Amino acid sequence: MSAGEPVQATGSEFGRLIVVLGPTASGKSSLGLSLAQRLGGEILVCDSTQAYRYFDIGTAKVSAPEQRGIPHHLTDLVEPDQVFTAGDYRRQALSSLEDLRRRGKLPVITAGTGLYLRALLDGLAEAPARSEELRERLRETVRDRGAEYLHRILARLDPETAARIAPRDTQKVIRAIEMRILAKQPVAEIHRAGREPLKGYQVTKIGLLPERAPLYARIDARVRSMLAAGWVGEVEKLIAMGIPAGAKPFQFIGYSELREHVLGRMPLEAAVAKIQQATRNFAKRQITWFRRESGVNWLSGLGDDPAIAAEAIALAAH
RNA sequence: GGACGGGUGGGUGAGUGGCUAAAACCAGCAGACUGUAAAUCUGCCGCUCCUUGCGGGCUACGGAGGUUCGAAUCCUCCCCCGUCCA
Repeated sequence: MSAGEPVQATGSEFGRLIVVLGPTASGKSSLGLSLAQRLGGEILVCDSTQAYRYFDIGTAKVSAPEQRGIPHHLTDLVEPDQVFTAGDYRRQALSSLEDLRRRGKLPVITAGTGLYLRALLDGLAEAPARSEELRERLRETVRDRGAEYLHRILARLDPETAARIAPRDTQKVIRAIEMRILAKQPVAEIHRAGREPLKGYQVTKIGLLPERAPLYARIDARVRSMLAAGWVGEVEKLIAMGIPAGAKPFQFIGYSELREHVLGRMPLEAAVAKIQQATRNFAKRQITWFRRESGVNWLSGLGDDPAIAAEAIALAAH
């Protein structure tokens, strides 16, 4: 058999695909690594923040030595001043998947960004990409006339969608108007036209769901260890590189606070407390999203717990 | 020892006689989510009962009394905390 021959193709037309999902600090990376090592896999990261180059420590990228020789894909895809979206992720992930298939490797997706995972697994509707110019105009309208005014515009353009979006949820209102104008048809219609789910894979989803208290404690501790790993220095370097405060990755949890600290506007301890708090809130939102995810095999513990890892391996090896 | 200022629900903190179970914010819990998603937004949030209603009962604004039809809000005493004067 030649090196390029896909291994999975010999058994069935379906390849295996493992997804490890869960809130931040639940041990996804560690578990994904164990799985990949044991099952001949490679890691596909599904995390909106790790797509950005140079923002490493605070986004919890797995460092080269920690990767233990297992290739990690889908990180460091764009420069800090670029906008990376779910659609971009889907395209890149599809091509990585194809690459692994060709090389006969088991894809192990470690997912913290629910929307991106869904974009990959369930697909995205055939919707127009964002238009920065249009968005700028809409944002201006909000500044001048208020969020409710923009929502009323959407109600006129697309009542069905307006009814599903809260008047003050400006971000979603803008996206809906953008779609409606660019595609010249209502959002619901675009959605009804369907999305294209990922085909050709037998997916095993493993969800990590630790108890709230230990998770929160773990989050607090991890922020401390990121700091100990030189997070502040990394932020100083990013500022020195000239990356503007408005760049998207500077809005990620921790980077905005640490930037303030480095600029002398916030004591370190205050920044730490804010980061820990924001991360706990974020974990809560991730859990809410993932609970809706279908077909998840839930494990109630942390991914680096050997007992949990053993359960996961049993599931993945099925 | 004296003079002021202050003690409010898990936290911060509004509220100076009824419209107050008590603003607002935070935390917490629950939820939504199809191209910014580590984003954005929504609901609940003293206890309790039921025929789940702009419903009933109970408890609550440091403590104990009092005034009043009615008090977190006024009076008295006490206990704490802060600042200042001695």
